[in-house]
Amino acid sequence: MLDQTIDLDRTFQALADASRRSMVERLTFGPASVSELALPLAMSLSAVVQHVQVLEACGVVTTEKVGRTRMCRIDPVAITAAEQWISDSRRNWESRLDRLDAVLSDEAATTEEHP
Amino acid sequence: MLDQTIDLDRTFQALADASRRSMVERLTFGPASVSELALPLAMSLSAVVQHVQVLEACGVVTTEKVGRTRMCRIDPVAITAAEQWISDSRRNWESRLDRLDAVLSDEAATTEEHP
DNA sequence: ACTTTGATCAAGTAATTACTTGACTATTGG
DNA sequence: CCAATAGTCAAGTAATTACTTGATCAAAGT
Repeated sequence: MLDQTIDLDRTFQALADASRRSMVERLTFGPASVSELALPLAMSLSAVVQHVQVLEACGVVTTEKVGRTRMCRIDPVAITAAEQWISDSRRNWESRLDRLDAVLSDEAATTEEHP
Repeated sequence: MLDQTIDLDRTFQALADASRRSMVERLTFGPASVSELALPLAMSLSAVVQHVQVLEACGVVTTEKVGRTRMCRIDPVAITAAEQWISDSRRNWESRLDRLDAVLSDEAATTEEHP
């Protein structure tokens, strides 16, 4: 539970940056090297490496060094946990709104019975 | 697109904090005042107000002042956008993995034909 | 009227984040 | 071998974050 909380912190934090999200989007189409990820971004390679490290630290991507290049690919686990947290929350609030709807239409029906 | 990017930044950033996520979880069960949200948290009311402001700034919650209390409730829009971004990404990487599977089983079949 | 209660505002601070530059190391292609 | 490529490391910096305390204020309860 503690670790999971920390990982959600780190995962949402990782996704809270447009550059990192663009890297994730790129990686959904297949593995890429760090410099391939850097291509569309207006920042130093060093900065991109640091972003990759953030994504790796929270488990959103894994990397592997092949020769002098570091290949990056998506790891679904962490990002799925984040998605889960949101959809669990949604389930709660939607069921609550459903109950609220039920109460309201019930009241409406009762009111119609005694206008 | 620009605004949406900024909002995703802010929304993920807002969710990247365990205290704020606990407030959101609480709010999925129904509206609550700022001090109700503060109850389980070991921090000053002032800090809680600031967290509420963060959640409000990204659109995850809306608030309304009633007398001297401020009632907070969830607004599904922003949080749904975040969920969407993740599920869109997932769709890409899953369809890619499906294609990869197809290629691999095709190769296996071909190899079996010529062992 | 007077005191709580619930919230707000301003200012300050320690820690973290998102970069930068510059020096350096390993791989690879000619 | 040597030069270009791909990445790594260390250090520095400006901006942001997550709080704190203390003063203030308005709405309620007694």
